[in-house]
Amino acid sequence: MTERLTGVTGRLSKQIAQEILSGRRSLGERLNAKTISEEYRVSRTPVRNALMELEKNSLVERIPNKGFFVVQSLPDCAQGWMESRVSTEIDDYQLLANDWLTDSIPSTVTEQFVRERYGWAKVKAVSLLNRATREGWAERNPGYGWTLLPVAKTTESFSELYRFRIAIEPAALMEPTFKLDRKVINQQRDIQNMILDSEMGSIPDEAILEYGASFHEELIKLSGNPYFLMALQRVNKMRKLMEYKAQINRERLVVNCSEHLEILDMLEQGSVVDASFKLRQHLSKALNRKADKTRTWDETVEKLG
Amino acid sequence: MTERLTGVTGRLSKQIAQEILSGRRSLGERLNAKTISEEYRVSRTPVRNALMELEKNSLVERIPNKGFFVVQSLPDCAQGWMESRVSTEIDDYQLLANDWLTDSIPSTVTEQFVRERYGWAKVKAVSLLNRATREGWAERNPGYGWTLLPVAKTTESFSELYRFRIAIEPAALMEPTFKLDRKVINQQRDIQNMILDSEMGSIPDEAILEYGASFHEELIKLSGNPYFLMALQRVNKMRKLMEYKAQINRERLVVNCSEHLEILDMLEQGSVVDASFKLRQHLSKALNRKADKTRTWDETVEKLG
DNA sequence: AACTGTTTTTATGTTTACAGAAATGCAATA
DNA sequence: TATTGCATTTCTGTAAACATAAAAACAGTT
Repeated sequence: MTERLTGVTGRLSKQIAQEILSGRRSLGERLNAKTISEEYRVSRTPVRNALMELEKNSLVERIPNKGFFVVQSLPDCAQGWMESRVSTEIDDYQLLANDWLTDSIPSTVTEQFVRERYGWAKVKAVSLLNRATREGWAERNPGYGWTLLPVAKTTESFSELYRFRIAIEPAALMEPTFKLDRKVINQQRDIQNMILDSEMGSIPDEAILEYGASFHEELIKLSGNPYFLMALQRVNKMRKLMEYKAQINRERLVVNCSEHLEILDMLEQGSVVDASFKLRQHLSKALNRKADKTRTWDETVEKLG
Repeated sequence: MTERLTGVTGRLSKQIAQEILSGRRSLGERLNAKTISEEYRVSRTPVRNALMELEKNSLVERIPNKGFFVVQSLPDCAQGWMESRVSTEIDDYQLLANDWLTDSIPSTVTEQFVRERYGWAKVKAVSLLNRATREGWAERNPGYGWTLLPVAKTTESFSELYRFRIAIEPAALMEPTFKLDRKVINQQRDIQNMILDSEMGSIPDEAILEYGASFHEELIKLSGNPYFLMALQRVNKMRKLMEYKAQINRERLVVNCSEHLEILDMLEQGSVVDASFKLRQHLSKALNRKADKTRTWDETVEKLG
């Protein structure tokens, strides 16, 4: 199979496939190339290539001079094909991050070292180390080499991160530039309800994490202050790194979503102060559960290392 | 003159020169290569090269098999030479940042565009755009090109940044992991007193900004929570960008330093809560002066554009 | 023993060329 | 007229080779 795993085309084919499989694109629906290209802020070329790729896998069909359409009935293998595709694609960044989190590489590395270890080209090594720097767990040494920071792997780190969130998230809601956007509120409410209504375990762990992160990011966006958002996005990236292998507590999930819904209600009723307070409580709870959670995480690390 | 402006050697020669000219290294003092190399976390090679460079400019002298020493009397031209050197060295990053702040380049640029405009090699263009991304004012587009964010140039941006600082800095002092370090307190007190004692205008604007930033960063370090520090460092980078051309209010400087000293005293006496409150007040004042300040800044931009 | 001076090794920055991907323009079609 | 399909242009990723810089090892000096 000639799959493109990197670049815009590869990402698009994966995303569109997910949209189809999750039902966000209905069966038989027309797929307008220009619309999609604008949605993803790219040109039509990679969109068309992605669709042609999906055609090979019988997710879409093509009618000459009319364009692409979602197939009338999904092939049986589709879901499995998608999953295998996602799971095999542990990308290079995760490779490096995992090795660091499991102490498989030393805390100071040279560009050369990672190139040899992973067989990466020069530019690739540099750009991945740069990404790690952007996301806060690496930094360049004055001369040669890079230092990998213990920030995302210690037990304390988890609670430190949550304490930081407690400082910024409730404060963001109290910003003078705060502006309620009912569309955002409703959208988030729908998501939370969807999670509550779903079968236990039907939503993959990664998606749960993603929904959680986006809930908090959308909320902080309402503050109208980009610095709060940027700070949260950054720590969320580190959080994803930390929680990558951690198990999600499915029982907590119900309480979690309910609290999210409560906060949304308060905001909609204009009780911003209450919402801010509730948000603080909500985050504090997660912090207090930390002890158990990080123990599990430590065991996970132990197991892997 | 064969000057190295980039790389470790170049940075070192500049920094050591400043240390000598500012009196932090006394006349005739011995310059131990190994000690210096450890101080700057590099090997002896660039240190020796930097010192050999300074020898050419008569700031240090070399005695065979005994090493380098600060000269007994500084040459008259030294101060001027240093200044000219600093001012001519507007580095490439500043070039790009300035052009963006003065609207000399569009908000979406391609790598190619900046390469041609500044005559940069491919790698250089990429790494500078990456740096801009790290520092929060640029981001990669999904396909080709980069988007430059208006975050560091609007009038609102200034107050948004300060409101963010008000949210995190006082909170950091209240962290349970907060730990007083008298060495840091004393060091900062010395710096603030030094500024107060100095002749009006004897310290360059950039140094003033730098001292201010380091005061707040050292304080937030005491919290023991790296996430607070990382967030502050990041916004400080953007602040430096914004205030790069802004005039420093020399009269405010005295009040500013006094407030810094007050906060240090409170901390030393163990009144962390008071210090936290005072810090909030201190930042709020700066925020309220914003109106005047940003007007000046707007005029500056106008003038340059 | 600790430092300087020198040599050797290793790592990184820079340039170039080329292949491949994305953007763009244009003709054909519904 | 908006959209598709295709050709063309533009931009970017990758690899290799080389020059240069930093680190490390070693010999000589105080």
